[in-house]
Amino acid sequence: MSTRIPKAARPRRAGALELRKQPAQQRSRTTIEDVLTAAAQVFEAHGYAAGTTNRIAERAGVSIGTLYQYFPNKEALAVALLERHLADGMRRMADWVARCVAEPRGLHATLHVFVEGMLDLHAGRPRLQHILLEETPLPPRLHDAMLRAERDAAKIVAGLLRMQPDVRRKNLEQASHLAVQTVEALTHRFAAHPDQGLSRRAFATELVAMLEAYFASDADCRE
Amino acid sequence: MSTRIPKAARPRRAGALELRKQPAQQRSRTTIEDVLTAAAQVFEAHGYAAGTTNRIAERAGVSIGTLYQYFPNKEALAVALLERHLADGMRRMADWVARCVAEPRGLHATLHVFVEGMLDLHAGRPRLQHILLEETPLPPRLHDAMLRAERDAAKIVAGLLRMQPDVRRKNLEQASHLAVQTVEALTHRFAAHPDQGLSRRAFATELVAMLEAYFASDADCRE
Amino acid sequence: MSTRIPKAARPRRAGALELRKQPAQQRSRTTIEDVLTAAAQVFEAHGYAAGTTNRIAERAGVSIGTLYQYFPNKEALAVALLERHLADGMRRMADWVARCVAEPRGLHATLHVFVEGMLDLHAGRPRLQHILLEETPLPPRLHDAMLRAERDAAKIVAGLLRMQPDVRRKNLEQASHLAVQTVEALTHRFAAHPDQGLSRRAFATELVAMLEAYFASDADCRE
Amino acid sequence: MSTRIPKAARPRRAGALELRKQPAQQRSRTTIEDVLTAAAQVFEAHGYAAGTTNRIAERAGVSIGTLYQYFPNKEALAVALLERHLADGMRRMADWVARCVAEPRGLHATLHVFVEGMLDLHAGRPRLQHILLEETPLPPRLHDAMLRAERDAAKIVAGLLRMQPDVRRKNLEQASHLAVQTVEALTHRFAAHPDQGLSRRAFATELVAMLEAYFASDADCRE
DNA sequence: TATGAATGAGTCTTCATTCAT
DNA sequence: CATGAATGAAGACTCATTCAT
Repeated sequence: MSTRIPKAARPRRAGALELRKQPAQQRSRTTIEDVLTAAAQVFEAHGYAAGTTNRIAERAGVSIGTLYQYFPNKEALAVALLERHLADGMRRMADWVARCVAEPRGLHATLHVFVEGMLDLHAGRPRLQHILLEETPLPPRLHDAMLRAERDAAKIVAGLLRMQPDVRRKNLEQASHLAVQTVEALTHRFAAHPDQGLSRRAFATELVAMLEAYFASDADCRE
Repeated sequence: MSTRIPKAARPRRAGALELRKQPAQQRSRTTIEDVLTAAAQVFEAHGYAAGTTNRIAERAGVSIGTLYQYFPNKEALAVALLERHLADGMRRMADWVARCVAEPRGLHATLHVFVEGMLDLHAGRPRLQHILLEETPLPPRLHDAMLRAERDAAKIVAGLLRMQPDVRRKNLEQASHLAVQTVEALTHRFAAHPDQGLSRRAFATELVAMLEAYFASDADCRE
Repeated sequence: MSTRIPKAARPRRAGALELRKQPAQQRSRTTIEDVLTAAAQVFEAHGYAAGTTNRIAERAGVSIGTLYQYFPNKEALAVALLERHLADGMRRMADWVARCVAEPRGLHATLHVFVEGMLDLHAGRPRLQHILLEETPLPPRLHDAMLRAERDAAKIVAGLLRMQPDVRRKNLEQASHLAVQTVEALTHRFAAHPDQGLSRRAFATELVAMLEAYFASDADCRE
Repeated sequence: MSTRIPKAARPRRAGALELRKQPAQQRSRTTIEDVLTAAAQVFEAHGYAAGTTNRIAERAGVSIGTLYQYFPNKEALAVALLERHLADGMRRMADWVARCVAEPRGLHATLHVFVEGMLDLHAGRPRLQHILLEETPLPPRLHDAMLRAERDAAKIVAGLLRMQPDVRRKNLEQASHLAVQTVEALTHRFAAHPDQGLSRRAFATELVAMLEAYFASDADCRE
């Protein structure tokens, strides 16, 4: 167990977090895909620490040596998996933007589509996301990338909402950031513990209501 | 001679998750406290997995044997730490209720006090809370206790808000549950990554605004 | 990160008492053999409890990891060793039967050959056998196997003796069982403490005499 | 676990195997008795290795410190227990001799009484005897004492049998030694595994028959 | 390139024994 | 004398990673 802490002492091979090579061979592509799929399954089933690389290799139907041919260490597997998730999220974001621009709608509908998209994004493998995000010691690079993605998303949301007439909130960028984080966080929670006696539909409705009320109200914070 | 009774067969020592004994001696109390403090520091610094019991004992200035005299296993340390956090949260909740009842205020102020309380609660050791909550394999008992606490909190919030005249939202209990989760989640996030260019003050203000708008708006969800 | 799956919960790895794999590679066969030889030596020298797996690995000239590649736990080493002994005993038994059938002899000679075979069987590593049999917590499977082997042996002995004309004892099966146990027990004792001022030859002679007298006398137990 | 091998390195206090003192106080006598009783129970229930001194002290209702006041180490407990067993056996032997001399009987009855006595001796706590004898690393002194006792017993048996008219065996001393060992060994086995579908009565009868036949036959070993 | 046997540092945990009170 | 908290050496076992074939 114990995740073999990266041991700063042990000389870290350069570029430890990158794929070792990108051999364009088909076999390789397939292999990488197989390994990643296996890693997802194994991490989801056992958690990050208990998800041993040997088990992953076995499940992928390759030898442990082959696994290490493409991934320099265990962490790299998690990173690759998370990067895909990130990319997926950004694609969805782009879709959302496109849809919003193509067929403009009111604030409510706009938020609704956004929330549903996020729910879909996390619906897939909530436990895996959780494990990757919380149990895994991620390199700062990844962490930063996630924060940046969130910030970018906030900016996009702000831009889109700015065009809505019933948005009265000031400092839209800040508000959007809070909104994005809220959706992220609640969406994760919901995906992880859906047992709370709250249907997905009801959850989405309620969340949209909160965001809508937030953006529609003005910000003269009497404090 | 060991005979090493096969792990699986050996009956899980009774009360594995409790302190072993509660010897009322002074030295003991101090020792337990020292160990717990050390555990908090070590977990915070290295994470749960890498926070080895030996390191904890060393940091606490006691032998590993002493540590195991009071805690039957590593998990028990995390559980003890988390139980304290839980108790602390409930105490704060009670304080908040008392304050709200003693000197009633408007919706805005009420929410503000609540959010500030939560922020304080998590301000202490955000990373530790995170590690305990996410990286640690908690026994179901603890997990359930946390969910129950959240549900209870939601009920209390609902009860308190029901008395506010400007609350127009229907299904207050459900809404409160969402609100509690939102505050929990965002508050954790903020405590964990305060680097977002958002002062604590601003963050609290914004969050209060969102909740206020949510509760003050009515729920006829045009969907 | 370890997450250290709580021992008790972790499913006893399948086939805990079997070799992990039987990779047919040459190196492996040698390695297994080396480990087993080392285990025999170490157990014999230190006893089961004090015979640590690390010591065994060291003596075998392999790393502790390699040892555990082939044997899931310490017990498995003892079991493997004992199974060999059992198999050896059964082979000898078969040889004895073959010899008895091939060139029939009188009662005395028959018993003599039997006793000598048993003495040979235990002559090898008496202390090891003793340790394996008495100090080691064997799985029920093995224990049962040994009892069954003893019972089988008794049956075979009974069958063989039934053909001897000078055998007058009734209830031959019961008597054979007692005889087998006697030989087993005394043979162990003699092998373990040969210092009793009794040569092996004398011991065998005496034991044969006892058994011969027993079988040759009739059983009308005046009690 | 692991019996903390006596560690030759650790400076062994002189007289490690004796009681520390023999304070004639009543309290002490009772305490010693309690501890020994507890030790017997704990060893019987858990085996020697798993029978921890702390558990013994707890069961005896004294502190671990007190236990060590009277017994210098764990081994001393086993030794004390075994010495009692030995003394008990010698007492029985003496009784047997007395009975044999007081009211002389034939060979069969004499042997019968002997065997029954041995069975009684081991009937008490067969598992405990087994544990003490086999699982416990005994000091040579004890081991020698046991061998000596056996040799003495053999001599006594020889002396007694010499007076029986139907004893025709030569070298009575040697034969007696074998007989004593046989009874010892089989009696142990029977006490340990009485499940063999052989009543105690039948077992005793059979064993007596074997011994009787042995002693009654003459020894001109045609080999 | 693929393989998989081998590695060994590192983990949790136990328990005989001591010694200050 | 009794106590029991403290000690810490030692053991079984895991798993990320390497490297010879």
